[in-house]
Amino acid sequence: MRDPEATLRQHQLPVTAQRLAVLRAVSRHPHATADAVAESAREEIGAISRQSVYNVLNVLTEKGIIRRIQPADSPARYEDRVGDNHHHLVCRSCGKTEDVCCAVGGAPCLEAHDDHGFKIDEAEVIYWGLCPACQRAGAHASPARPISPHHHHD
Amino acid sequence: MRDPEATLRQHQLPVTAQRLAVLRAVSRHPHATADAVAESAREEIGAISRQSVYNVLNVLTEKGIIRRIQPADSPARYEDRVGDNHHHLVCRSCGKTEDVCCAVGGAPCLEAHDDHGFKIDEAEVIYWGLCPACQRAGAHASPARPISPHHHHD
DNA sequence: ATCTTTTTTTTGACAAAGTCTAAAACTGGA
DNA sequence: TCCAGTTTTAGACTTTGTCAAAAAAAAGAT
Repeated sequence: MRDPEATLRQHQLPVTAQRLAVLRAVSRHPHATADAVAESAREEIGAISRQSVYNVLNVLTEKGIIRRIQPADSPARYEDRVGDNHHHLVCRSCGKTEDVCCAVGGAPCLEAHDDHGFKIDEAEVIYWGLCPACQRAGAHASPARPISPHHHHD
Repeated sequence: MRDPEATLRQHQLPVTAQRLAVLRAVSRHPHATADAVAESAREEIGAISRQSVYNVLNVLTEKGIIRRIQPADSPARYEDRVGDNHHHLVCRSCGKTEDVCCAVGGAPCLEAHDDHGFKIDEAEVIYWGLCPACQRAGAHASPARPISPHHHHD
């Protein structure tokens, strides 16, 4: 995030200490949860209410200043990398989240095979697996989402 | 679902009225929430506790007899179509969910551009949009997940 | 500056979706 | 029948988030 203050103004949002702190927290901690954002914002400005964190996260998301991602079995996470349509790689064991570029070569997945008449505006892709640390620690894929390893040539 | 009773036995699960009712409810109502499953199961056997519905849904999911999907801003949904790796199309306005085949031509999205060292076991794809009915009703895409319409040629 | 109006922030209650725990009810054998 | 192990149930609890009203802060008009 270049200039949080300018960004807020560009979107007609009065610059407040709370908004700045939340925006900077998201910037500093990509994929942080609302809770983690609150903690980080508190370190910066001393105090901020839980509701304000949600208020600010919601308004920033609505304005497209930040993006909300909601992987299964995790509270919502926020990132300030917006505008490109990247996807995510999530560790089943510890929740570690990485950005991944949109699939190579023209994003063929993004056109549904049969759209059932829906007007599609987004294709969300989440890759599930184990991060390097959890692999070393011998973690298992959570029983909540077992099997269905993907066969790339069916 | 061919034979719910046999399916349970094949997975070493004692056949109980509750398990049968839940399994049949999922079968009859693809993409139903736990709540909807409970309702449907109650119609069949008169009564079943909330906890039992969760118990059964969890054990069936662990055994791979049913599959759990957890779209953003929706409680978990369940389906008995397992084994193929199909994806989902979800209406932002009413939550209506449709199955879509894995993307055409070799599923290229399923290999992340950069796997960051993760051991990936699943690529989950959700297409977001408006179902035909909500389009006619003039529904708008939920403000919770604005923009980022996907550009197929960037 | 002062007063008024609107927007933000805070507080505390509430809601939805699930999990945890312990007790009760059921199994299926010896 | 009696016992040991599961299942089911009831109810409290947790997490993540929203709602609503009061308090505080900011913006505008005089």
